[in-house]
Formats: sequence, C-alpha cells, structure tokens
Amino acid sequence: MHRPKNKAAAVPVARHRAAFRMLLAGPTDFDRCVHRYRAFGTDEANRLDEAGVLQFARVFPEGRFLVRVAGTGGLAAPAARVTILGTSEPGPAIRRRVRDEVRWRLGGAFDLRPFYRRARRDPVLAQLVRRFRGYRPPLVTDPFESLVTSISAQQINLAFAATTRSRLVRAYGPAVQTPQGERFHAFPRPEDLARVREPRLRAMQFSGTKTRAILGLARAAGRGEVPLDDLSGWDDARIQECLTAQFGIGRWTVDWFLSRALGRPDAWPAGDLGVRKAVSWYYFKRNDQSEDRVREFGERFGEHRNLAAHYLLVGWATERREARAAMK
DNA sequence: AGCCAGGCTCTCG
DNA sequence: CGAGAGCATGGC
Repeated sequence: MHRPKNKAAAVPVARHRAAFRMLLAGPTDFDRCVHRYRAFGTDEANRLDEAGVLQFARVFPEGRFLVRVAGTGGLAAPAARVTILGTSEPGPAIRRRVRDEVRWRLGGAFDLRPFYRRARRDPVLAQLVRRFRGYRPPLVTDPFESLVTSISAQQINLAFAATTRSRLVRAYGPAVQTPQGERFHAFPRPEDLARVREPRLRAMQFSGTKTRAILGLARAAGRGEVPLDDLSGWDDARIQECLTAQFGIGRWTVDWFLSRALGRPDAWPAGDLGVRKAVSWYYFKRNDQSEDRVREFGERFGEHRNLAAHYLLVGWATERREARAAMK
C-alpha cells in the first residue's frame, strides 16, 4: 500500500503578495466551471475549498507561487478576485501570466454567442444552454498535467483516478506552504518524474500500464520526443500521430487533450463513455451508440463540437444526479 | 456478488 | 487486421 516518501520541502510563500480583480468574458458561471475540481473527489493540484475558492501552485523561473481565485460579480458581470502569494514579488509579468491562465482555465477563449445561436436549432442543446448559461469548459494550462490526468482516468471511475493522481501530486509535485502551514503542490513536471522508478507508482495503485504510460511520457518529454510546449501550434492529425506513438496514449486521451488542454473548438471525444452515454440518452432514447456512430453524429455540431460535448456532459451528469436523488 | 468505471495493450486467429 | 482477454480496484 501507499506510503508517502521523500516529501520535497515545501517553500513558504507568504513574503510577497499581490491581489487584483479581473473581468471575465460574459457570461461566465464561475461555480459551474470549477465544479469538476470537487465533483470526483479531491484534485490535489486544483483545490476548491468550501467557499468555492480555487487554489493552485505554480513554479515559474522567478519562484514559486500560490494562486487563489474567487468568482465575483455573477453571470451578468462576471469577474474574479485573484490573490498571488510568492517566494518573490509577483511583478507585472507574473501577474499577466496568472491572469492569462485564469482566463484560460475558465474557458475564456470560447465565444459562447455563436454557439448559443446555433443551439437554438437543436431541441436538446436549446434546453441545455438555457439551463447552464455561462458554463464554459474548464481548460487545463499544463499539457503534461492534462495528459497524465487523462491517463490516470483511463477505464476506471473518476473518483479512484483522483485518489491515485493526488498521491502522485503529493509525492512529486513542487510544494509551497502558506503562513498557516497549509501545503499546496503544483502538478509534477516531466523532470520531477523522469527518474522515478515504476514500483513507486505501482504502490500508489496505478496499474502497470498506467505506470509505464506516465513515466514513459515524462521521459519522452525530457528527450524532446514529445515537445509538450509546441503541440498547440500543430494540427490535430500531427498531434494525434505524435501522442499515440507513446505507450499508453490512445485516441481518447488525444481527443481530451485537444478539447481541454488546447481548447480546440471542434474537439469531440467521441470515444468517451460520458459523451457516448449523453448522446445516446438525449438523442437515441438511451440506446447505446458506438464510438464510430457518436463521432459521425458530432458532425452536426460543426465547429462547436467542443462546447456541445461539454454541455451534453454537464446536462447528463445533472440529470443523473437528480434521478438518483429522486430515488431516495 | 458481480458488474461497471471518462481505455489501452497484447495476443490470437 | 478484428475480436477478445487482461488490467487494478473502488463503488454500487
């Protein structure tokens, strides 16, 4: 069983501080965007506290930082209050980087208006965009985190995936510590995992396949074989070819990478169990559709497939939750 | 108890 | 090359 080992020193971040307010694209439903960070258990690298404040650690060349983001202003005039604690002064360049990251994480790159207009012609989406107005896909800024998170979630339930992943984050993610003694870990970088040996991950209850996939990717990134920071400039086919050449990375993992790490508007994870069930439930009277059929079905959403997938998923998850509650 | 979880690899015909 | 078994374990 898992025993935490070689905990890296947590660096105190209280000395330097900056706070600012930023306007978000309208409409944005902050709480719904960040809900996934608690929906499946604790995501150690993206912690959402009781009050709905999102906190995460970052390592920059200038030092380590803890970022706190609180939603304010509501749907009509959405904004966020951002606080940065650091080992060095969060100067203008760092504040700009954090601001861009917060915008990205809250799906600020998506233009909801044309999607909402288009959704009116589809009875299912018309109802979903009314009910979940302001929901934006919660994107990921770190490509390595995105891929490892997907690998961790292959085939198994998301709560268990979050448990194993949190062990990885606590053991190998660079840490910061607040004046109150609370620790936060950034997601491990490839170089944090490159020299880790397989039994360590097996002890965290990663399967053999997932262990080899995660460590293999970390090493491939270190060799430049998978240029994580360049992929955003590549077309889908080239990204798919590069990533699926890695052990343990298949079409599903690539599709979520295109969707959540790169925010490609036309990404459509047709093989995803949730997407398949949602499409089957809403459009095919619950008859399970194959991945191929769902991929073909996605064509109707055109360049808005990514938003369509996220609205179908959030709608379906809500319906299920309500159905379960009604059973009791 | 047994079957299903946000898949992927390996083996075999 | 397509079909099918195996993975690893928590939750219902």
